[in-house]
Amino acid sequence: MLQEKASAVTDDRVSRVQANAETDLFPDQSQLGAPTAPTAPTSAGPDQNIENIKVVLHERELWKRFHEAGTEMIITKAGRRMFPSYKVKASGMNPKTKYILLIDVVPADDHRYKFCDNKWMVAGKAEPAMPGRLYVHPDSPATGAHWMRQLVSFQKLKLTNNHLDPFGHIILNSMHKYQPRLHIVKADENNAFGSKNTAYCSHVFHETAFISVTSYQNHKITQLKIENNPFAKGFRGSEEGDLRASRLEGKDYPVISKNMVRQRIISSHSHLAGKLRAGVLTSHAQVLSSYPYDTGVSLSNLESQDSLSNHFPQSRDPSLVYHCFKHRDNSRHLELGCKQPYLESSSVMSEEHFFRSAPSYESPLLSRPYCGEAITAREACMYSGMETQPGAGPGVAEKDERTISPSVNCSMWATMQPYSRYGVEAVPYQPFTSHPFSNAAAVHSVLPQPASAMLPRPQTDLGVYNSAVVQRALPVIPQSSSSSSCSPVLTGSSDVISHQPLYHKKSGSPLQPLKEYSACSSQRMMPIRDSSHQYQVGLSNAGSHWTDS
DNA sequence: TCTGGCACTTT
DNA sequence: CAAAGTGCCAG
Repeated sequence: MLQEKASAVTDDRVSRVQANAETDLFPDQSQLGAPTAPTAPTSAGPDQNIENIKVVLHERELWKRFHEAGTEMIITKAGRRMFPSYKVKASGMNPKTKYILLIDVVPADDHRYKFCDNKWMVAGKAEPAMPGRLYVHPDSPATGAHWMRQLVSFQKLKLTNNHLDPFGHIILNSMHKYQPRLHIVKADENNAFGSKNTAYCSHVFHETAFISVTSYQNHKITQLKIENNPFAKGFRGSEEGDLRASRLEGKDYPVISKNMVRQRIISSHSHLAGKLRAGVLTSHAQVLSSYPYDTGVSLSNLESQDSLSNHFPQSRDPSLVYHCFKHRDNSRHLELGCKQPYLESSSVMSEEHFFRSAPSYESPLLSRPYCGEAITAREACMYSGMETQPGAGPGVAEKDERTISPSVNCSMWATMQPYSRYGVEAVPYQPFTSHPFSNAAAVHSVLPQPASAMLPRPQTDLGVYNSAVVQRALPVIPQSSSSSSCSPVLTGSSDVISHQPLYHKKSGSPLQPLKEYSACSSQRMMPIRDSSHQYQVGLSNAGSHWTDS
């Protein structure tokens, strides 16, 4: 509430999407400019196009502070909110058109991390991605006027490490790096979610990337959380004298807060230990690269880069691919919310398509998810769906790449493979064999039913769904700080679908997906909720793999 | 590493 | 007042 400074913000990064469509497929470029706005205001036309929607990250400065220190987000079995909260200011929407806003959190790369020597270091390959779930903003679907009227907050979104989470929270693996992505799906009558032409655009703010943890590793992050999160006020020392701490200890005199002390101790200790162990020390130099830099496009990146570098070693590759899809499916209508679950699944599945362009970008999301209920209820919903893959790549490579990206703007995800650059495509993407249906099923699940019935859903109601739906590709994240992509709708989809490649592949799990899906579907009938099961599977994705090494 | 309970705070 | 979000800490 208070915060907002939005106005000011604006300039920063706005991500805009560009094109849509079909045409685009490719061109990443077009998008490039995006992040910053300056560039292109392309068209003027009516802006109704989804590609003209601009989104500004709220409290970007705070996010940057965290990012520079190496953002960590706690994940718990019960689900933990993110802090800073993901809030955005949107503009450029058609006031009368209905849109669905949702967030998904995709692997930023395919590494597992460890915090050593007071730094984040790669500690192996990432575990298979979990089923991707989507968090649909509780107000969805709503008109452009509604979304633009005030800040759009995703503060109720929760992250969990419980792969069988029944509440619809976004499931993540601990000690892995992730990138939240915002997707805006046009949900008009003419373009209901389920329709083939569903158009959507995706926005990625790199400063919102984080490493999931079960307990904070970097005390700088702990302090930033305590200092800025109202709920952690109890741990704030009163500046000069930390009254609070003293109070806790039953002392009357001020003392430094416990956590501070503890952290200091730990950190110094770790440092030493680390050095000894490593022998090395490197300063930051180690890494560096990390994030990609984008071309100049985003500026933000720049910043990020550094920060990342320090804290997050790798990043993904630039190669990025983007995809655009379209999806169709979905079940829900907007209006209803889901009422129907129907799914057309089949259809649904099919719909997704996406393309990737080479250079380009992928698109994200997708589709499907929905929860009607949620909508209705207005709660948030989570869906699973996709999976994403890890993409990323190789951290290393990146460095160079920095340049990359221009494309960026578009959404990103996608794949990243580590190697991407190089042959990336090949690998990463494999077509999915699975078929769409699976998705469909998923979709179904999503539907309403789920309801709650089964699950307990504490919080919200949401439905969760997994769907594999989304298939998206992996995430890759582009470099720029913010990037946006649009999908146009596509047509033809079917084919596309197949492509989906995604991630799956390789690794071990390729198959699963399919199975899983089926499972999902079945489930759907039932109580959905459990999505949990589904989830896992579904995703397959795994992606990872890359060879990386 | 991860978990559950705790004290504290905001809502 | 109750519910819920936080980091801390012992296990």
